[in-house]
Amino acid sequence: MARIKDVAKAANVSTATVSHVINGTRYVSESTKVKVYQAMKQLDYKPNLVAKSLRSRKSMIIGLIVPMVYTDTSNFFFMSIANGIETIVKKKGYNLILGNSHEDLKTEIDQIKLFNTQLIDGLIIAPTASKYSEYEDAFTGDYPVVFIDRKPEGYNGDIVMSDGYLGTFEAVSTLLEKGYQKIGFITGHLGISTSNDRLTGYMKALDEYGIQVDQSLIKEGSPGFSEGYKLAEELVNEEGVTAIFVSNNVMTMGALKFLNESNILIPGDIAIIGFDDYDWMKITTPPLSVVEQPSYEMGEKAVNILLKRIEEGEKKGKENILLPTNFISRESI
Amino acid sequence: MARIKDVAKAANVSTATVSHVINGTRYVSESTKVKVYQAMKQLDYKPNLVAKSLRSRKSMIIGLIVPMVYTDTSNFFFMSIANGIETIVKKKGYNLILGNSHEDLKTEIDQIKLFNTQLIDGLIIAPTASKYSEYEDAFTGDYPVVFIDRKPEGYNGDIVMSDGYLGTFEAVSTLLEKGYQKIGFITGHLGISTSNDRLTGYMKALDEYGIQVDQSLIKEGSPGFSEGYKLAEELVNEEGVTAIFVSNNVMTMGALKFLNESNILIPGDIAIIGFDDYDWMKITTPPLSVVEQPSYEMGEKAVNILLKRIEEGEKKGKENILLPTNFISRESI
DNA sequence: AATATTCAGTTAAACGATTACGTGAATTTC
DNA sequence: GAAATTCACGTAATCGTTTAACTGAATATT
Repeated sequence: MARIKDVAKAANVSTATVSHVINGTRYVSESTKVKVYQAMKQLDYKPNLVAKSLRSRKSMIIGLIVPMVYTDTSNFFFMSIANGIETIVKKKGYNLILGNSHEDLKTEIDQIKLFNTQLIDGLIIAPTASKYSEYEDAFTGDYPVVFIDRKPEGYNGDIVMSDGYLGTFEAVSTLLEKGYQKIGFITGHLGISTSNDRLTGYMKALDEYGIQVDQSLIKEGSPGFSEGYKLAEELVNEEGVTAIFVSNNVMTMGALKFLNESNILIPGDIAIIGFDDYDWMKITTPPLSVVEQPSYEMGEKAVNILLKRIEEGEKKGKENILLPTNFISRESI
Repeated sequence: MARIKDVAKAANVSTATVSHVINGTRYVSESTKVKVYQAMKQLDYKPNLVAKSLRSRKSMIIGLIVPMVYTDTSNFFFMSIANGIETIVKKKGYNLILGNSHEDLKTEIDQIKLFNTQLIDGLIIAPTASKYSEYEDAFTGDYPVVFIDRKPEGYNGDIVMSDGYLGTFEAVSTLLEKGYQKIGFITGHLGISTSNDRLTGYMKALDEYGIQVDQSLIKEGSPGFSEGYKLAEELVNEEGVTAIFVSNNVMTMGALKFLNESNILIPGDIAIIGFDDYDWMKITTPPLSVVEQPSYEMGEKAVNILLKRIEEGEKKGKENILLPTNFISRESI
C-alpha cells in the first residue's frame, strides 16, 4: 500500500507538500497540486488515518456507550439513539465507535477505561450508575464527555435528557381526568434517574388529584419483557388496578401480553399507557397511548454539545438540556 | 498524560521492557515487573492505542456497515445484528465502529473508502448493491471482509446469510396446507438477495401445490411502514387475497395496521405471516406467525470468520454459510 | 578453563503522517 | 539596484508505541 512518501516521490515534491495538498493547510500552486493528485490516483493512495491521528492528536472518532441488556433483543430505545447519533456524527465527519455496558457498572467502567487511551475525541454515555461517585476515577481521559438520558446523582457536567417527569405527570393526569383512580406503575430498577423521574411524575399527578400514593401499586423489576408480564399480572390480580402506566417500552410489551392473554378488555377493563413510541405501538389492539421521547433529537443535541467541546475546547458553562416529551393519546385509555 | 517513556524512567528500565511487561511479549523478571506496574499505577499510565496501532499495524477495531433507513426508526433487524456483533466482538477484545449506508450505494462506498485507510482490521457489511461489480474498486483495503445477510450477484467471498428461501417456502406451504389459495406477497425492493430468495421460496411453494404464480399478487415497495400498509390495502381491496406473506418486519407492521384499521378478522378473513421475530410480534391481535432469522448467530458466525481471517491470515476456502430460519406458528394463520 | 549458551535487559529504528522552521528564487520597495 | 518581502516549497523533528538487533553478566558445556 502506497504511503505519503511514495506519492511525494512520484510527484517529485516533498511529503510536506503532499500533506498540504491533501489537507489544504497551505498554499500550493495549481501545477504541483495537479501533479500530486495524479500521483495519488496513480498509486491509489489512501492516507493512513492512524498515523494521522497520532500526529495530529485527533482521531475523528466519537465513543458511545449504551446500556443494552442482551437478553432483551427489543430494547429499541438505545438502538434508535445509537442510530441517530451515528447519522449525525457521520454528517459532521466523525465516526462512531459503539460500546455496550449491558447495564453493568463494571463492564461500563472497563469500557470507559478502554476509551481513556487517546482513541476517541469525545464520549457520549447513557450511564448505569445512580451516583456519579461510583465512577471514581474512571473519567480520566482528556476528552469531553456528554451524558445522555440519565443523570447520576452528583453529576454536573453536560447532559441531555428528556422530561420523563412531565411526560409521566401528563399521562397519569390524563388517566385521572378520565376517572381512573387505582393506577398501577410498572418500572425498571429505581435508582436510575429516568425511572425515578417518571415515578415522581406519577406521584405528583396522584398528589394533585388528592390521591394517596399506595406503595403496593408501584412495581419495580428488571426491565424485560417477562418482568413486565409478571408485574402487570400482580397489579391486576392482586391489587385490582383499573389502569397501568408502564415506564419503558419493553415492559410495556410484557404487560400488554398479559392483558391480551387474560382477555382483559382495553381500555374497558383496564387502561394502559406505555413509554416511547414505535411503529408497533400502533398495531396492538387497541393502539397504545404512550409518552414519546425525542430520541433522535436527544442524540443530535448530545452530539452538538460534544462537538462544540471538542472543536472549541470550551470548558465552561455546562449544558443541562431537558427536552420535552410528548404524550400521544391512542385508544388504550 | 504519561507516556511509556515516563513510565520507563520512573521504573528505571527501558521503554522496551515496559512494553514487554504490558503485552507479555517477552520474559521479564518478577522484580522489574513489579517496578513497572508500580510506575504505571503511580503515573496513571494508559497506553496510547493510536500509537500502538500505528506501530503494530493492528487497530483492534472492526467495521460494520448496515443499511438502515432513518425514516424507519423501526428497522430492528439490523439493530439487533449490530448489537449482537458488538457483544461478540468486544468479547474477543476488539471494538466495533459502526457505519450506516442508509441503503444508498454511494454513501456505502464512501463509508467503505473511509475504512480503506488502515483504520480497521476487518469489515462486516450488509451490502446494498445487487451486483458485486457495482463496488468496482471499493474494496481495496488490505483487511478481510465478510458479507452478511445479503449476497450481491457475482460475489464469492465469505458470507453469512439465513435461509430465507426455505423459511418462506415453509411458511407459504403451511398456508397452502391450511387451504389458503390466494396468497399475496409483500416485499421490499427486489434485487437484494434476501428479497429475491424469499420471493423464490414463495413461488416454489405455490409451484409445489400446482398453483400458477399471479404477478399481481406480488407487491414490491420501499421497505417502510407506510408502504406495507399501502400494499396490504391493494392486495386486499384490489386482488382479494385470503392470506398475506410479508417479507420484512417493518412492512409487516404496516400491513397489520391496515388489517386492524379495516376491522379485518385475522385469520378468519385474512391470514398473515411476517418476517423476523420480536417481542411485539406476540402482542398484536392475534399474535403473529413469523419466519424467524437467527440474527445473533448470524453476527456471531460473521465475526468468527472475520477474526479467523484477521488472525490466521487464511485467504483460501471462502465460507458460504446459510443458517436455518425457523417458522413460528402463532394465531395469525 | 575456554567456549557456548542463556538470561534479562537496552538501544534505536521503525510505523506514516503533520508541521515548525528554513530556504532559494522571484517580486516589491525605496 | 540593494534590501526587504513574498512566494512556493523542502527538511527533518515529532506523535507514542513496538520490535529487531545488540549487550554484558551469569550459567552451562566440554
